[in-house]
Amino acid sequence: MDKFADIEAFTAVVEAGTFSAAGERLGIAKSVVSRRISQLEQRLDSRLLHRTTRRLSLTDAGKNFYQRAVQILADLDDAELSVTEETTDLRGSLKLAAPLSFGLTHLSKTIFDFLNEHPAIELNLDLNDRNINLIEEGFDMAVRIGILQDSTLVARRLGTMRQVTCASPSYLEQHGEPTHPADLQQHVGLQYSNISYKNQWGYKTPEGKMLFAQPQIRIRANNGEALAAAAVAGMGITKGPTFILGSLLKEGKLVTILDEYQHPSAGIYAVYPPGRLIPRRIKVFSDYLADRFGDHPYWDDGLSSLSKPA
Amino acid sequence: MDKFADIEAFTAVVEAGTFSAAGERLGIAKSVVSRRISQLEQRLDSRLLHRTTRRLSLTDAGKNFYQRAVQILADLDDAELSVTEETTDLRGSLKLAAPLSFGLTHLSKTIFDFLNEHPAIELNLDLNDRNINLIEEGFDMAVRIGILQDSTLVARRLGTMRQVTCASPSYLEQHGEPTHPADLQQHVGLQYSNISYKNQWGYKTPEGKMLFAQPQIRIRANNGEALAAAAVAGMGITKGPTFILGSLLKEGKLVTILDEYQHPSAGIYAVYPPGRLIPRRIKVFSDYLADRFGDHPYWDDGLSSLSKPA
DNA sequence: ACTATTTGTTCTATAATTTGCAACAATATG
DNA sequence: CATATTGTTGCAAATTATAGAACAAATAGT
Repeated sequence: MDKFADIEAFTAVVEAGTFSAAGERLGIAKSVVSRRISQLEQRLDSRLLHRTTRRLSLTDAGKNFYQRAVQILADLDDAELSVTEETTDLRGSLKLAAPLSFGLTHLSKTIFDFLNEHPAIELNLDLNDRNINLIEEGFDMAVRIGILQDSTLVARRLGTMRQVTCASPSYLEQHGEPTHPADLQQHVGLQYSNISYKNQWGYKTPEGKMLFAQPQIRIRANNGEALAAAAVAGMGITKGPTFILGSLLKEGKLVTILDEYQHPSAGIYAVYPPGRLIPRRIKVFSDYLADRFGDHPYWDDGLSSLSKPA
Repeated sequence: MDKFADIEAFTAVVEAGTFSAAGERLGIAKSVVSRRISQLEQRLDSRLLHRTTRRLSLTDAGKNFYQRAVQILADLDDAELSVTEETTDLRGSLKLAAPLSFGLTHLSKTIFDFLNEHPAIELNLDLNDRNINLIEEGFDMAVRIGILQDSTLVARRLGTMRQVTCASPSYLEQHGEPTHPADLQQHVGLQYSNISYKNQWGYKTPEGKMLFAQPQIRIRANNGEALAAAAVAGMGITKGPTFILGSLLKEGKLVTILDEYQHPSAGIYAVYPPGRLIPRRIKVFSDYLADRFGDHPYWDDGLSSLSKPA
């Protein structure tokens, strides 16, 4: 039983005029409003509201209590605000690890915007594709993309990374366009080497069946931009994230294939060291990233051929 | 999540100096204290307490919040107190129904004491042995003695009514003393006529077996005092409540028999109309009765031969 | 005057949250 | 160096809160 919740219900009823309206205002059921008022009256051993003729009116005790209650709730808001305002001017260091490709492009742009809005933040950005130990290496936070391993790290989802399969128009003119994932076996694949599973490209049929294609891998790289450049150069077919390939698609340098097959998507996550309160500047920053990215990130805008996530 | 509980935990920690001491002070586990503090810090997005080197100290934010929190909690106490104090001077009417015998003796004495302590209460006392309809007849409360029927009435137990079987010394000298309930068949019984079950006097053996005696009823009355007077006059044996017979036993005018057999006891109850908040003056009054009566009421004091309740 | 709608209350099944104990690492004390 | 106490956290159990439904009562609309 929360005294403040009861009081808040009471003042909301007085201000709204009815239990029903107070419930809507507070986002709770009117039965909960009724119960909280009754609890308050029981604890005070006094009737605060007359509920006669389908109208409410305050008793004398209710008038007395209402005036005091309003002040108490205002004081509580002030107390909370005064504490959180103490830290609105974010300051301090932000030691962040992120994947290279994502970090160099979308993340860094977003970080720079953030730093412009918070001049007292000092950034220490480590772009690498390793699964670093946050605690041992003293990071405040890392951005991870993919399917998270079970770990003690605290994770917060920032957005969705979608994938496409694509090649340059010239490659497709020269080698033909695969229309089924099995066709990829006869094509050159450009493989991202930092992915732990073997070079099988997973797809889901419109009927929901999982398929695995095995293109002939001629180029492996641990850098998505490098693979994208290879694809633009007509070196083969690549399957990769829209946050790298999206702009090239929009520019017509690459075109998507196998659009009717679902490409499994993955999450973009912030991960934090466990067991401790997340500092406000870290929390504000990850909120900022989540707002900027989300499940429909801006780099996916305009990609009408985007396959649905698995 | 209970804001009030969190803030209360925080101020307790500051005042007690440790989480453990605060837990003891609040009557909760230290793990609950720890969790509530963490919740508060999470909601305020700010560390309030340093927990370093096994000592606590307030952060600047914590100092700020503590001062405000203490004031808020004090204001809340004042607000609640000001409402309950408005009704400490009890006033208004008290319409009460009660059984005749109990009402004329113990209850009325207690009521008079109560009225002396609360001069603004006006009593409307209806002593009768009917099972009246509280709602229809506009009673605030009734006192009922016995085994309550299932009903919509709200009941509150005030105490225990114990029974004894007794007769005058002169009766026993003249007719002999029954030593087993079956012996009552050869004796004159004085029967209370307001009891719904037939004139069978129930007893429980020390082994827990239930027995029913059927004395020869020569006098029936719906008034316990009348039956007591008849017993004192040597007219027969009576089985009745100690709140009537206790004083006569202590004065030696009556003596108990069949003490080793358990006499079923019953409750003394306050009953209220259902479905509404019990007015404070009614609640204070029934508290007063419960304090005065209880499971070992004063009229049972000094009755060493009192049989144990069934 | 009758019907429909909305009110506040209360019961109940379900969901959510809280709680306390135990285990643990860390630190202070004897 | 051993012991005691601290605050934290996981987890099973207990407790509480919640929302929806049903109801009686009152108001508004026809």
